[in-house]
Amino acid sequence: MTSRPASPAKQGRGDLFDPECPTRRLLDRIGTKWTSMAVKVLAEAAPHEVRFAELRRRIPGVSQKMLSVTLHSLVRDGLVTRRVEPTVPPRVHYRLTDLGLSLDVPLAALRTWAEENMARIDRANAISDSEAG
Amino acid sequence: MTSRPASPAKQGRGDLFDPECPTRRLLDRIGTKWTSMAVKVLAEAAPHEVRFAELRRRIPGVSQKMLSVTLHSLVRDGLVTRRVEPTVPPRVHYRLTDLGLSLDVPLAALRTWAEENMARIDRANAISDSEAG
DNA sequence: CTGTATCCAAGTAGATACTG
DNA sequence: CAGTATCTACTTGGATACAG
Repeated sequence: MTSRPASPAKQGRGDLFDPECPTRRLLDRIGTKWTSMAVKVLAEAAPHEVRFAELRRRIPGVSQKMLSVTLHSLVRDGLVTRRVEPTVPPRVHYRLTDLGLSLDVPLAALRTWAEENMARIDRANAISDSEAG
Repeated sequence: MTSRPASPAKQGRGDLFDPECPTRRLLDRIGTKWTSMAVKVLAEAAPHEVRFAELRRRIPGVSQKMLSVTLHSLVRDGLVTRRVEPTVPPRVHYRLTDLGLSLDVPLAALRTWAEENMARIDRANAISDSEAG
């Protein structure tokens, strides 16, 4: 998702028949490391804008580069707006678009499921690991 | 997600404070290339089982190796059951667990959103690309 | 039929240094 | 402050060959 060179349809081989299912393509976007966090933070702040530095603070562990790359991808996808205050130094504000907000609905459902059930997945893994020794 | 060696908490650096948000960890799983397709096919078949070869047919483009890896990850996570018929050659049947079925609910919402809105994301990308030249 | 093992190409993200 | 460039390590996944 982060790289421009990669065209919408991958170069695999049997690409002729594959319309690249929309879900897969969506997951290629929100599945990248920091995207879901960024959307979550922006959704919680909506309808207010959030500055780059503030986003960085609210997403523990994200690097300057990856936050920048992540946000610009979201902007390109029309999920986020970017507004630059032409001051020195500049201040850049981000906000979810209506499309971005609508995406946050199913994403929030996924977050809820994750919070309620990841512990079960962890337990299942622990059991498998102990069984396989 | 597919590799065992990687421990739950990455080796980044600031891993001490980070409880690895459940959503991120869930997306690490369902975000891999074939997982969402496999869950979808299994959910559509539920409560019936689906054989390995049948799954392979219904997931265009998946390789033997990746389908195997994907399914075994889902089994380890407790989202799918695996039943082997001890015949020669063996037949292996897969089915979503209750946990897997419950995951398919928010996932189906995401699929619906993707089907309804990916075209807008594509348009936004087209506009950005033409603007940036 | 259903895997597993190996090897390899491509993608993803981190550290670091530098710019307007 | 916000962002870009480079360089590198790690991860993902595909091709192929082989096994129970």
